[in-house]
Amino acid sequence: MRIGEVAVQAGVNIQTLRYYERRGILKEPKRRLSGFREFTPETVRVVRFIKRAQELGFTLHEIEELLRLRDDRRATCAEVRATASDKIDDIARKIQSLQAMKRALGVLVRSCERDGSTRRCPILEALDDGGSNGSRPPGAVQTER
Amino acid sequence: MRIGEVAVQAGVNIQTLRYYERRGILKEPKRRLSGFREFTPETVRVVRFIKRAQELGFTLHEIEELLRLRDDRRATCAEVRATASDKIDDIARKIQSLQAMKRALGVLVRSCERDGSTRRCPILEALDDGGSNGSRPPGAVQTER
DNA sequence: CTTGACTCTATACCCAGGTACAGGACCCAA
DNA sequence: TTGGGTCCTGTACCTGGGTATAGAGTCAAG
Repeated sequence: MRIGEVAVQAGVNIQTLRYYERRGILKEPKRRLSGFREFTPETVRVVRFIKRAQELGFTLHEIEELLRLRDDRRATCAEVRATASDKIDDIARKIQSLQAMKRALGVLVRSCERDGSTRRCPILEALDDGGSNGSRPPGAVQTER
Repeated sequence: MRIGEVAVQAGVNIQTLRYYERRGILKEPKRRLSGFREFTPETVRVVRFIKRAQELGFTLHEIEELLRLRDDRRATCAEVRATASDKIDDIARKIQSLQAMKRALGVLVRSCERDGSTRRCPILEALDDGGSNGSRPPGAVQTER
């Protein structure tokens, strides 16, 4: 497949594919003698994966790591397992937070159905450490000047 | 509370708080006669919520919408309910995708434990429309020039 | 009543993740 | 053999979400 077809099928634009290649998140495809890139359909799946993962709050860097897991079976298995396990924990935490958020919205909808107004806000309540880490990212704080 | 304390407790820096205010995602706080902002502890919760939601892939714009839900009980209840329901669906899809991803990584780890190598990659497989929308965002495709 | 920590506004800058030309080459059906 | 559609590299630009700096005012402990 040429780049245009990949772009259409994956729902991104051509420059994005070239950008991913430059960043190293897509590996360099074969080239025709003309210089045109020749992709396999696999690329479409990978790109869709990337887009999906981004919607879930993963950065391109993290996604690269995730994708690298599948090829690095040549590398140390223990390492792959460690990385994968970390990601699993990370994902589990995200799921927890989303579930808390979903419950909160559910409460909101239902309270609204019942009496048209509620005294307290379930949205914030559900997210007061609603299953997520609760730790502050280090270095994020900084006294002004 | 003054802005510095809010920043420390919420784990963000001062400029970020002022930035949120400018964007309208935090409502303008009371001011002392000196001009200093005077926040309530509520702000800390809100900011933590924002940070949490961002990690889950929500944009500031979407987060603003979520937060607006809690104050708009003065507005039409039906509208609030509709928006909330949409968000719930959205969140449910995210949870689905994350679960698929988590399963995939679990498979990877286990296959690695068993025999050190597997023939097929569970990562991509789990995400071939693994519970997420599968629809392409409109307007994302574009023929070059 | 000073001095060091804090805050104010305004403006400029930064990084991630793209997106858009420009200028030139390729492809292929008519 | 040509012309409309693709593709190439290179470089510049854009948006979202912050961060940093300058220059000036505020607060309170000593």
